[in-house]
Amino acid sequence: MADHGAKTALYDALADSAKALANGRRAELVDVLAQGERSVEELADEINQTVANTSQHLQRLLRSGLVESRRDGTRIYYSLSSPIVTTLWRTMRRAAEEHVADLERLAADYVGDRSKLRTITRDDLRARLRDGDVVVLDVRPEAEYAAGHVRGAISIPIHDLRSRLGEIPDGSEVVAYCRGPYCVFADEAVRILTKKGVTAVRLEDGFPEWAGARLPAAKANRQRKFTS
Amino acid sequence: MADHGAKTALYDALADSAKALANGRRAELVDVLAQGERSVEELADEINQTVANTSQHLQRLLRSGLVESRRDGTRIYYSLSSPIVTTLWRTMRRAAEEHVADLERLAADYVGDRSKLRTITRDDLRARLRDGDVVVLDVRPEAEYAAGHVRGAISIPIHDLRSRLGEIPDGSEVVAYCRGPYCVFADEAVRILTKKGVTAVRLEDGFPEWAGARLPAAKANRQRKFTS
DNA sequence: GGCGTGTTCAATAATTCTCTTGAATAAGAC
DNA sequence: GTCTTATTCAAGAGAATTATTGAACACGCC
Repeated sequence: MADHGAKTALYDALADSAKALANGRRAELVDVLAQGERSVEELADEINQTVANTSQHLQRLLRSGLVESRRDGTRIYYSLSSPIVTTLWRTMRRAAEEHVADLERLAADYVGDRSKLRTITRDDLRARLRDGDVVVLDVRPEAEYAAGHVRGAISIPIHDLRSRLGEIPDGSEVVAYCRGPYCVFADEAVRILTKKGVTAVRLEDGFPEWAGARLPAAKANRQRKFTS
Repeated sequence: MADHGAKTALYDALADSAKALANGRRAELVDVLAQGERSVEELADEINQTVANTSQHLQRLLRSGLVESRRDGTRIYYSLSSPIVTTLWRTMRRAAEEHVADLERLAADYVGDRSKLRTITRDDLRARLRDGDVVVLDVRPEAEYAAGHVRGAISIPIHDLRSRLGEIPDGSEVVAYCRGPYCVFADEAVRILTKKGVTAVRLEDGFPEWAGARLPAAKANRQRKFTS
């Protein structure tokens, strides 16, 4: 093959989007950004890194084209540049789950023991939503609920759940969800609710997966401060 | 978060499958392995690298769990360990196509000018197969055809095409395919056939994509006879 | 046993990646 | 204009990655 410099360059470029995700911290960033746009500082906080380091990772993602940024006053907000990025991240995760040795143990180390928690699949939830016999509970921060949520879900961020238990209709069965399979908010919610005598299960994955499967979702307008 | 060592470890592990693909040479390897298993030497040849270097890349892939190996006498054959790996590679490629600046130019540098070549989508081909008014031509090496091909396709490796033109029924319209969008065998086939006065188009992607979409495929060693 | 072939291993240098530190920049508030 | 805040830049140390080289190993064959 005469042009194998061109072939090398092409495959190097194809590998670039993998390189962008080939780092645990950047994977965390993409995972958070799958919930909606965030400022650098918020992201740094989510991934427990310095702002400078987070900024550098974000710029790497930016160069790869997987994320976009916009300025609003003094803040810069990053977001995923297309649904393909969510798909890519989800596919990567599935591949890791299937093939990376020890992933199960690592996941258990992080999310704790889930053996006592009942879970329900997206399809099951969809069916139950049609029957209308279930309360869907979004326990992510309010801004993430506003950016997109399961249609019909109510929003009670996990940190407010104990004090807002009254908002959950008596005698109802609750399905809680959060960011995704490696997010522990919904686990915590199920534990709290169960302790209070409310029947509760967790959706096995989170909102991005729901939206990615084109299941019914809704969007509320995020309140934003405008300066003149 | 108390356990953010566990979180770090988990996301590092999730990023591992991306790391495995985060190299142009390994991307080439996966691309070839998507056609079926290969020995180290064959792979080294396909990607224009030394055997030692190829072996190292393969062992990296092996450690990541994305490929498997088996020994047959003095040779060791590598193969993708599950269909998810093909999906992952395809998704990565789509993400790169959408987001990596310059990818179009790099692709054009490698595959040459395709503007004169007519292409046809998987769905179109499927419809035409049902109507039965088309000859599907697999121009990959015979071993790859044997490992799996579009159901009903005939096999003429690209290097034999000129001398085996007679096997193509007179007056038929040909759809040629090969390994995937970045493989140039089918392009070459269409050019050869067109020059000989045979109407020919290329399938826009290759066999792994066809199989991945669960379209009719066959695995037999024997190719079907073309009947009316 | 020795020989040939296919593959892996081990050591190395060049390069790239990652995180840290502290300074620089950009926008808004005063 | 100065001050404050959010973000980026620049430089550097330590680690990981990559291609190269030559030796070592495993298997089949005589």
